[in-house]
Amino acid sequence: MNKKNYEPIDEETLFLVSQTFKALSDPTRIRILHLLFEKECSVTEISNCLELKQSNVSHQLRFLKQLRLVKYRRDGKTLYYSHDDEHVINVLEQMIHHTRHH
Amino acid sequence: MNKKNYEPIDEETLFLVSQTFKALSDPTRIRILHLLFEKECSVTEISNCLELKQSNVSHQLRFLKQLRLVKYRRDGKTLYYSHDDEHVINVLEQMIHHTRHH
DNA sequence: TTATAATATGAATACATGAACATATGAATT
DNA sequence: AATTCATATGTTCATGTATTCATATTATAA
Repeated sequence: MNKKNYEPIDEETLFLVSQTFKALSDPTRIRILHLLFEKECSVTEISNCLELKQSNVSHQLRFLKQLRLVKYRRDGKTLYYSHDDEHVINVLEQMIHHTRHH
Repeated sequence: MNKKNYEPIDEETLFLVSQTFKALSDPTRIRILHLLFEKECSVTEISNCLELKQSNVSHQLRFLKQLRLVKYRRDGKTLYYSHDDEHVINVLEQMIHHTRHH
């Protein structure tokens, strides 16, 4: 029984993994996701809570939604966003915890 | 006993977390780290194995070393690099596995 | 149907980043 | 000391990205 050989990463996986980490590599998106980890929020709530421009929040949410990291439900004029990927949000929270306690 | 309130992330943690994920957000760095997860490698070995320019590998390794994600030992003219952060390398491998099997 | 509130979109811009090339350093060998 | 091998560094360039402003869309209420 030989030692396991090196298995290169296929292109598609490589792209998806890099995209996912890219989503987590921006301070603004981290703050948004960390907030959504705690509770569901409307766009306005996120803007106010994190002191970000509404259009900025909207752009970032589109990015995160495209990667299926967040989802939303509508209530009248208001869209309530929440996280939509348990694995990724846990990776983020683990990293925050790991970084804080070092 | 009240519900836990939202705890914002301090600036330093935010920066470190974003930097760490940024290291993982580039296909070239992912390939290098994934290779180093398997085995210790010299710069030339990495270049050949992944078909990357030596200077490119060197630049990426500097980036990773600055974040203490890799370390090296010298043997003559050769520098052997290996990963240096169990938590981060595991997060990467988990993400690759998670992405592949979905 | 006009007004308003909530959110999304498009364009512009300033800045960051990855890759390549050329060259420099540094260690071993002759 | 000169040569060679392994790696690092500086610079340039093209591309990518985050943010902002202005405006559009959409849903509700008056």
